[in-house]
Amino acid sequence: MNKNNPEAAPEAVKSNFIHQEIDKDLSENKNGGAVLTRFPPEPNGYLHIGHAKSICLNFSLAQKYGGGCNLRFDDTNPVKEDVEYVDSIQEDVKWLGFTWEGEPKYTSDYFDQLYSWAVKLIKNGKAYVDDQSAEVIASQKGTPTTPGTESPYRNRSVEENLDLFERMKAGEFAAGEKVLRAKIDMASPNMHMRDPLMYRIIHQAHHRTGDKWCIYPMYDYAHGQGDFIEGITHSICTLEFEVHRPLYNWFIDQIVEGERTPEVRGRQIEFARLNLNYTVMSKRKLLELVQKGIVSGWDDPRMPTVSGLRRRGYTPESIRNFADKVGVAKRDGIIDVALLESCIREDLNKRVARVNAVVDPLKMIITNYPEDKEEWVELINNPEDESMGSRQLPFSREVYIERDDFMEDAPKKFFRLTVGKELRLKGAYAITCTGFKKNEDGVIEEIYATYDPETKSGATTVTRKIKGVIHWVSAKHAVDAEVRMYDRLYNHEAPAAQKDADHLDFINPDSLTVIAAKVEPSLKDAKVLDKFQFQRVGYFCVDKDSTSDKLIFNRTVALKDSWAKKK
RNA sequence: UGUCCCAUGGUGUAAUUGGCAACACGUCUGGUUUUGGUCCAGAAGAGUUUAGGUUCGAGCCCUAAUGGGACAACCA
Repeated sequence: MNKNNPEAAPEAVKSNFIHQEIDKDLSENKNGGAVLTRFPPEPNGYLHIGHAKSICLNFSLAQKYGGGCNLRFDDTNPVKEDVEYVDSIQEDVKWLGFTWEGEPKYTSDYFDQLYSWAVKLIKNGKAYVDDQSAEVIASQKGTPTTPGTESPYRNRSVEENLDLFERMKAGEFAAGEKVLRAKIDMASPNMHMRDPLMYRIIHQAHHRTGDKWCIYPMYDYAHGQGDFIEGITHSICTLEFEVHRPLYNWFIDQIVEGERTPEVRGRQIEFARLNLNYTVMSKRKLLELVQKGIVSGWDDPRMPTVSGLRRRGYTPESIRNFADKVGVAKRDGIIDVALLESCIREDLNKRVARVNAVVDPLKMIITNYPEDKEEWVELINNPEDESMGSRQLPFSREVYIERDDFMEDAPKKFFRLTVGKELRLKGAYAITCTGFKKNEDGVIEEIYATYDPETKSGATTVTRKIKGVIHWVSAKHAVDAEVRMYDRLYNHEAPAAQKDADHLDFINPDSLTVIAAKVEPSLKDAKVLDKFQFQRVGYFCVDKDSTSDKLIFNRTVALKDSWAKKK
């Protein structure tokens, strides 16, 4: 039994091109047949559904090949990083159901090793200290179509470079005064090979190494080496790093130069990142939503973050299933959020209890039901799962029904209530609508009905077919609840991909609607994150803002509604 | 006037590695149902961007074109 993904184990994980690459490596007996992957977030933000895809990929690769997956924080830039993020990332990965190998790793753990390898490069004439400003260095880079020019400091002596680099480390220089660069090829058609920076000076405390360092390695000089140190065999990353691959290999070539052949030498493989329509996925834009107060925080239920989805009511299983269904390829496309929604519906359908909750209450008075009578009726908790049993619900003369379950002028295909029509209050009696009352504004205030005592659910002797069934909640016993109805955050399919517009131009003003609902009394003791199907309405879960005095539910996703389409 | 990557129904991914293009989501029928949900049965929808080539045979291999994307942070 693999420790990852313990329960659900879709052994038939869809095959993808990475499997084929790994199969090939294995058939050539590379790395002694080992497979070790890693998930390497920078702790500078919260994880989102795109990271979840990568997490599922890396861990499922480890599972498939009997290997492992490390969690490594790529913490090479103290100005952007924070422990708040390392904590949330660990929480999210665990919540998704995965267990990384050993302790979490940190690139900062390798700073000493990285430094000594840098010294090796200098000694081998493969790195030099450059005194030029960022602007000058940038201008010398050339463009993708024109070669760059060499820095005047490129041919400093090894001794001078060694001395300068040590003094950089000792803190003798201000930020920006000096950098360490790899000496490769300023005319390379690949911009990343034009003497890339290895180290820059940053006088800022690091969340783990404190003030020990004032020089920090760049991504390109740190990532592959981190992989090398950990023995990562397959370094899976997204497409934009494709052009970094030659550099990834070059640096490892330099550090193994003159050493004995390493047992494990990993390789970078790139896949297309996840894109979802009607949402943005970049940390920068997500941060913008948070900072501008467009959402309530990183875990706002409208956010595509793992914490947002969790709060919204998504389950780890549904997200893993989603990650499996979107597949892995090198073509970048846009996934329809409908797929994500179908995954959570599929999961919740079979596991959560049905309850009666009226989201837009309209009072109905059953005029022939005795004023002070109440009785209990029984309802099945989940028709998909008999073992979930049933529960008792109070019934009385006045009940709330859904406002849109009544129509004054109903079309022929309307299966719900209109004057003169009979239907069933689910689990209780058949009722017939006898009339309604409007206020001065023409808004229906309450409706009237009579019930047929012979039609009580379970005990009925009546055999006539009653087409419509609606949910309800006894007015006297109803519990008030705030319900937060969520819609897509953006009203444009690709909010981040518009030339002349900012993603904020496409914010859906109606992405959150707060309503006052009437829910059945059994819900009074619901705990945060408890999940339900509000019968005929959708899937809901208790929000973290909920208290015993004030119940708050989030709508995770609506039920499919083929009636809404017909209208 | 560069280098690299990509191209299969509406969307996403497959195709036993050169052998009748499949699955999921979505859409549409019909049935079941005390949820217009679920479930069940079925349907429509691509001949694989284009042009050449290799081959008995090409979605798959080769060449080119076209279209899309990545690359010029002291970010990752």
